[in-house]
Amino acid sequence: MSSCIARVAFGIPVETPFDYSVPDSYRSCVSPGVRVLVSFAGRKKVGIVVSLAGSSDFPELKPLLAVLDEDPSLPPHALRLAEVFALRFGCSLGEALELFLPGYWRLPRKRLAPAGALPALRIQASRNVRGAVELYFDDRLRKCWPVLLEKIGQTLKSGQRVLVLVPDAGYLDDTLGRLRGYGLDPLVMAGGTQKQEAGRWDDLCRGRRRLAAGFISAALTPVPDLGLIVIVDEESQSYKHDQSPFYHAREAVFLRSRLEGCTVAMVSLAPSAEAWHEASLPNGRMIRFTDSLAPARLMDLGNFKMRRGSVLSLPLRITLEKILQAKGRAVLYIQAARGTASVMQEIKEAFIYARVAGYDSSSAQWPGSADIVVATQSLFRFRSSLVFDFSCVLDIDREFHRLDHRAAHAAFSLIRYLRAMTRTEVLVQTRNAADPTLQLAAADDPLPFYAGELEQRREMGFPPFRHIVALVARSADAQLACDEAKRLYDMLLKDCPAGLVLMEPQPDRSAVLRGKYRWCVVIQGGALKVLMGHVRLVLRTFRGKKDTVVTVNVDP
DNA sequence: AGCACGCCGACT
DNA sequence: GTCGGCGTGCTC
Repeated sequence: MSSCIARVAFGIPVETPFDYSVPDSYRSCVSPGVRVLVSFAGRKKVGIVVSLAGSSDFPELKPLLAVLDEDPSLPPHALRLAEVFALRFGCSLGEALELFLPGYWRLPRKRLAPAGALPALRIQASRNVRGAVELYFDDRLRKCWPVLLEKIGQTLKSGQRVLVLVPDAGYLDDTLGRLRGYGLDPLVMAGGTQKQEAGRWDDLCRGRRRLAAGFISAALTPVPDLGLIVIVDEESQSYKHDQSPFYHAREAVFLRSRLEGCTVAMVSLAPSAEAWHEASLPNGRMIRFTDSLAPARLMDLGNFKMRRGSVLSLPLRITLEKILQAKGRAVLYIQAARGTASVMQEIKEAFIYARVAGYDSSSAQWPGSADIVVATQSLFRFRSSLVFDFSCVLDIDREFHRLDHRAAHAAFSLIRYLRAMTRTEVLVQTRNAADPTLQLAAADDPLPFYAGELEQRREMGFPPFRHIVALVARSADAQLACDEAKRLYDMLLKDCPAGLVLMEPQPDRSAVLRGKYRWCVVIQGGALKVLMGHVRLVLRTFRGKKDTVVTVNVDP
């Protein structure tokens, strides 16, 4: 008589699942994807069954304490997907599996199957057919919608399900309005309690609803028979999870398309190089919608004598005078790190009769009555609704001070965003007006930017061609964070497989955050399996000293 | 991750 | 003598 053993994964950074014996009374209801309650390291813990086995290498097994699901919370394809996610995003299988569960079901709550007749849970087995990846490159993000809505409608008509992802609340209403205007009734995967959130997941996963719209986490809803995922504003940073596991909704959706065969439709007015590249592969397609964008004028600050710390060049002053005379509205873009206060002060002194206001991440609402608004990145919350008569990037050069491989795209997209939100002209103040990225961002044809950017990425070994992994050591002690990063670096260097490139420890982009000092070790390589294999091997033996924690971020 | 165990220095 | 910080290893 063979014993029955459940292999259980937990949301902890430990690779291998743990074996538990299955009491006879549970045999009929334990299957992969089912949540179970077990005793783990002397405490009760919720885990997910990943497989069943007849024997175990461990002599003494603890029994499952309870089976929490009458029906598996996760469909079989979620397990396959989690394996791929774990490798792609540098986390354990259990951590990846937890991503597919709403928070409510991560706690030991008993989940009963719906009363009465069970709705047939026809979970489409992985078709293992790479789905199409389409890029809707639309200068103003409006012409593409009729085509997209048509596509969504047809997918639903064919009986398949559709997810629509938006980066933030600013875009949700706009998108919901478009879907409803087309006669669709999307399930809104945002807000409410954890219990309500779980209810929505159920509605979607059990087929009670077929169309849903939500944020980054909605990209991981284990919907059966998924036909289409739409990602609005694909290049938005909001699609990158801001804590471990650092998954990216766009990349997650690429993997889903490969495993589940669903189509991915990305919508953007300044696509990421990653999206562009994916759309140019054999299964990809680019659909271009040209629209009128305000012209951008590069203005070389080197040609003007300006007071130290001043942002107001003569051409800017003259243009603002004109805009104010015509009762127009202007926005002045500034890097958040610089702060709006000193800039506002200078503008107020220069234009004493104008209503000058600031807008940044701490502002409650947009200063609608102001003539001139000094604003940070946060202004793009309103990119689908606000229009200015004139806008100016006060200091674009700061966008390039970032060391990462996305700096050029950041500057390029910033200018294109403002061009889409402006009526007359975008003025770009720079000390490097000859910079090719700026020239291309100001040009009418955006295509050459992508050709050049991808060429550079390929040469430098950056994504999407090769992966990079950032290992960040953080500690309350500055010296310790640095020392630990160095120690990690030395360990990675030892027995480093050929083809991997290791970079010396450097302070992380956000060097100090919430009282923690951060040092970063970057490792670059071609095949993700080789790269992650080495990283995992080293991390298995590396222990951060004291309160030092190391996190893995693939393609940060 | 979270926790117990065991080592060493500090202090009633 | 024992209290507590910190490194180490384990969890089925």
